[in-house]
Amino acid sequence: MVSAKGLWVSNERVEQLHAQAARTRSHLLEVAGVALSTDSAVSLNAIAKSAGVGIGTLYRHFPTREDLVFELYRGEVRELAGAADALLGELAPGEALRRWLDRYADYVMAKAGLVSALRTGTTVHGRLAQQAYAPVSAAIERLLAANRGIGGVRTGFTADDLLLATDGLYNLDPAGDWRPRAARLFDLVLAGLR
Amino acid sequence: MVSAKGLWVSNERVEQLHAQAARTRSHLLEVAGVALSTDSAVSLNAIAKSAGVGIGTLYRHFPTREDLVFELYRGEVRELAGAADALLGELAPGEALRRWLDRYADYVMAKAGLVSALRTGTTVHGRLAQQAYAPVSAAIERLLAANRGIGGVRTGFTADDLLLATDGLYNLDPAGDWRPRAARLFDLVLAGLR
DNA sequence: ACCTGAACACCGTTCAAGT
DNA sequence: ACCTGAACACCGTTCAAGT
Repeated sequence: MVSAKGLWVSNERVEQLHAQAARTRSHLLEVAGVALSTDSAVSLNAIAKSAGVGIGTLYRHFPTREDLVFELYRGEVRELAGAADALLGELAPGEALRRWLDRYADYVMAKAGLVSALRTGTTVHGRLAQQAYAPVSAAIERLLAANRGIGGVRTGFTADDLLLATDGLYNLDPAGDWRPRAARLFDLVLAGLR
Repeated sequence: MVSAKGLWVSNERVEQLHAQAARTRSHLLEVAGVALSTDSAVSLNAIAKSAGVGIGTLYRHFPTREDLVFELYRGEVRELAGAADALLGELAPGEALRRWLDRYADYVMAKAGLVSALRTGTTVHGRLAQQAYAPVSAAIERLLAANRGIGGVRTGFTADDLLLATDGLYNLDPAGDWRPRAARLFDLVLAGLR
């Protein structure tokens, strides 16, 4: 096999390289996950260094900071969406919706660093952010549908409306006494939906 | 009069210096206001340069970026709070509340750059941010009180709850079609308050 | 193919030196 | 008292050179 620069490379060697690259990539993700949860503003240079990898390697795998954060985000979000279906299977729709919101708040508070790292500079309206949120939006839609079915939630509001109304969670201090404030927020929003 | 370094300076000269400093300060604020509205991430070096002033001078007047933004913010916020009282004087409480929210949305969208510049790194929970918001919080409280008086709003929710529920405004794209989304958000929140 | 790290243009912040 | 701007340690990003 001929590499891009015309050097002869054995197929075995190519596989080794691929495997190594995959390991580098997942190692970078792991290190970045820890670093970004602690400090969402951590520098890419610091992440590369802490992963024991050249800065160029980080850029090779993740061309932009958003690419890196998005990759971390995706797994978390999928899990969160899955929780909605689990709750719907176990509980009455009204209870499931409320419990899911509580879980959502826990998630936001736990991952505050990661989430805020997704902000492009300042605001969070980017293609990637919306893409990352799509499974969550769909999950909420299922929760709302179940509640509409039993007349617990009126029609006319969408999952995105609910998400917008709970965006304030990101501005609560994870180190502070956020639980009562989150509870009141949910009380307010759920009352609006009924 | 003796200056800090023991040099003799006439009182007249001191006044001149004070006046000059005040002019420098307000000129910096003016330039920074324009620059930050356009790009909330604009560098302090760029602001100083664009004001035709040494970077040290900017730091002398505003020791931190937050100090600079806060100063700009304060005037805007006061105006917004004043609008609540004006609306309460003209309109029925329900109408006043709704109209104020519309004005608030316009404000957030117009000043998105400035507002997001207030985020300390990533989140917005800082002493200064809360201080800056206090007049807005108080204004909403007056709107809510008027509405409670005519039975239009239930007790149990505070102005801060309403603010938290409308934080999502900051994540709408000022360049996009945000009006219908803001309107639905207000519909949802106001329904919850009733 | 994949990785490295020096190099570049920037940033925030400080502080000795000027008036 | 007030202002300047060089200097410092950093940042994101690129890209020639190594394996």
